[in-house]
Amino acid sequence: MERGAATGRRVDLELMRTPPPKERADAARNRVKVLDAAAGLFARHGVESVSMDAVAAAAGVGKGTLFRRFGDRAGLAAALLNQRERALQDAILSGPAPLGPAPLGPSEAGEAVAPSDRLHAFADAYLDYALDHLSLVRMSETATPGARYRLGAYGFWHRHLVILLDQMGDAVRDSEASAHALLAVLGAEHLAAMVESVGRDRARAAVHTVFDVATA
Amino acid sequence: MERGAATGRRVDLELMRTPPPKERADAARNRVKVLDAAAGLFARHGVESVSMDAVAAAAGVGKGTLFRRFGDRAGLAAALLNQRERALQDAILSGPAPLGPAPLGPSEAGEAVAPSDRLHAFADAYLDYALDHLSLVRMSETATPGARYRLGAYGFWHRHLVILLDQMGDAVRDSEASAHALLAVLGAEHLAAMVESVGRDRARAAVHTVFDVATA
DNA sequence: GGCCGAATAGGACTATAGTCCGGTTGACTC
DNA sequence: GAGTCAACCGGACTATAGTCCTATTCGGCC
Repeated sequence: MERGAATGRRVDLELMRTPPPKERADAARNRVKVLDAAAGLFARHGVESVSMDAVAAAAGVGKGTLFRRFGDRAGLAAALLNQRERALQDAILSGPAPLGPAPLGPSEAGEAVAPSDRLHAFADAYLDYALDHLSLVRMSETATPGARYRLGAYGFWHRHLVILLDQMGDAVRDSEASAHALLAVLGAEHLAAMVESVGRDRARAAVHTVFDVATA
Repeated sequence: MERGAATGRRVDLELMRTPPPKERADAARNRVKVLDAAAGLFARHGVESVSMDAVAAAAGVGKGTLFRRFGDRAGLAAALLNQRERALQDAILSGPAPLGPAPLGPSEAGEAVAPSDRLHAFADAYLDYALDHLSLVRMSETATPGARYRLGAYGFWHRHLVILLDQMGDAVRDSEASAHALLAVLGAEHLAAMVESVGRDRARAAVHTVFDVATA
């Protein structure tokens, strides 16, 4: 049942990613030029000190083009992260356990994976993703107040956690609210501060400690 | 020992609040004008749709004056919150249990208060404070990336939590990192999203669930 | 009560995110 | 291969946070 719901959702995300059907040749060319230029500038000067003007200039396009296609700073960051983020989502939906669901052999139910194990696997995988691209994730989440919670990806992580928490039975009272609380600890802004304060390893451990709430 | 450390810190905060010694009469007059004007505009039009220009104009001062005194948007918000925030800090340092320390009767140790009770009392009191002024707290935390973690107040809350977690013995591995994680759930940005999504009561309950980590 | 150094006031100035609209170009049809 | 129309392009334009420099004002002191 839960898997069905999750798969349905994946189709939704799929549709959201490919708006209508076509893209004009010049638009595609410019999209690539912009993404390449942005990646280069970000790598060379650091994400936060590159202005949108600079990206447009380096890509050889006008500001109108840049903003029309990506919406705003956060959208540009999201586009750059798209590939990695999607890989993580695919691994969750259909990859091997414990991050993904139990393997679906031809026989009905394979080995069951404890939801709490999947919870911790998610925390680990998400931290790998976020810490590797912290500046970009931060840019995508903090460009505008509340941006993080309007991101399509946030909805995905949230639903995944809700499903896992619901599978844990009565240990978790309010899975919806609890999922939000768990995601708070994975916010880029917070991760950045925590890493700066105590380093990656201790930050990671602290995240797992919070994710134990549900297990208790 | 811990109380001694906490008291010493309070003195630090005290000193930070009263920079050198004096304030010129015109400066004091203008500070009041600005705070009044800002409070009025914020109440009438909502915090996020009031520009700093508008505040300066309504207060009848120049932009230079406004920014010189308060630094930036976040500083203005912090100044408006100062009174409430300080009341909460005082209650934590010297108020009645369980939010404050155990009452210090003339006889040595009064009734001991369990650290976990103080932890939950803090969560409640902080939520009362933050939810009552959510827009302002949010403005003080999100004006600039990472602003929240540079705020003096953040350091205060963090130290308070570290002290309580340390008092809980071996249940908590890394009190410093754990305190950061707990505070993540109290971030204004996150609280706003959570309240919008599930309402105040469920948000409050979820915070307490996370604060149980330490108790487990 | 007038003088002098220092802090303050104020508004012109810069930098940057994001909007708008007239002109251009691409894709599809006949 | 020319015509048509929507989508796209680009840069001028707006709004806003924050900076800077000069004239003013304060307040202690003679």
